Amino acid sequence: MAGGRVFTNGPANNISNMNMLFHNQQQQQIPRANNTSQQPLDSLFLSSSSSVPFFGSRSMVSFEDVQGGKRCNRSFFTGFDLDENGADEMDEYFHQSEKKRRLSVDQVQFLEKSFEVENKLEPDRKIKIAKDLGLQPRQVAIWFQNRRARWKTKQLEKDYETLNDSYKSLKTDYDNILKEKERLQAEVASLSEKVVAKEKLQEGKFKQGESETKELLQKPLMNSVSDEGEGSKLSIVETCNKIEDISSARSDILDCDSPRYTDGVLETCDSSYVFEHEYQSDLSSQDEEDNLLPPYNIFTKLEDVNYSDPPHGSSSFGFQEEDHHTLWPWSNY
DNA sequence: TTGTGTTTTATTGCCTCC
DNA sequence: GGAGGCAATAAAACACAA
Repeated sequence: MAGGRVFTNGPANNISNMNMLFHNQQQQQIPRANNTSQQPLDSLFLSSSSSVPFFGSRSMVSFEDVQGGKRCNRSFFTGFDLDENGADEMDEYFHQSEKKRRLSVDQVQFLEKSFEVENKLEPDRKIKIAKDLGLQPRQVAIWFQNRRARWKTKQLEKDYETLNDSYKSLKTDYDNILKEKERLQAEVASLSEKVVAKEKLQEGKFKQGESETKELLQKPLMNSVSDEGEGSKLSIVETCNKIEDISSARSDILDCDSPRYTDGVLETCDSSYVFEHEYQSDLSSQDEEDNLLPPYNIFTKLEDVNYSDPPHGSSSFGFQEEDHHTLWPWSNY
């Protein structure tokens, strides 16, 4: 059919046309496999003797749109004025129409194409389609309504599939990120353990260094200043700085603030006198032994010292290698 | 042939819009 | 308040396996 006019019947707006309409529609039914409903037209009217009362059953077709029936009476039969003359004739329709009749394949194809164009029905379009297919406008409206419902169901299924796919994709990404996070956390934990172990090792060496520092402080510091020039001068100064750092960080070494030199006198708090005394004493003894220079101010102002950048990668704070080993033997790691 | 599940046609009640 | 849409539902038509 493909959009052509199927039925010669016009709008079934009267009873005589309805006979023709049903007849033609029944002829248009394309039989399916095992289509038990495909019966001769006469059979549709053989049930007139049926005991099933018409008025107690639902109507199959509504003509309200054609006849201007109100919405509250959308059923087919409520739009008719059943007088005595038409009672017998109507009785045949009533029993015939108790059976639902499926639309023909051609009719459905036509409706499908119309639906593709526009899934909503304007009144004029509805009437035109109904005319073209020989159906009641109400039937067309119902078909479009059911078709929209099916379309909506399929659309929901599609949306569900789309969302489900999106969810799966996101979940995969999330799982991957979670694994990466766990891997990084394990890596951080491993590195943290290494850092802690290293710090413990450093702390052990630091304590060892404290005792050696004490020894160092009690030794004459100036035994080679005059012989080794600027490099040694720098090393000594930095050694003093280190001692100061140690003193600050570990006040238990001398149990006082960092010693400082004022007007040529090494000052500490409580132990300053002892320290100075011992220092002076050691220097004196050292002088006696090595005949070295007068006491050297180990806290010489830093601006008086010619600093040099520490060697690359060195942890000796700019010490010369030999000085480093001499003054900080524990820091060789 | 029959039981059962699915699809299609149609009704009903409610809601929204004008 | 009427017209039309929609969700829920009924019921006939249909498909199919046993």
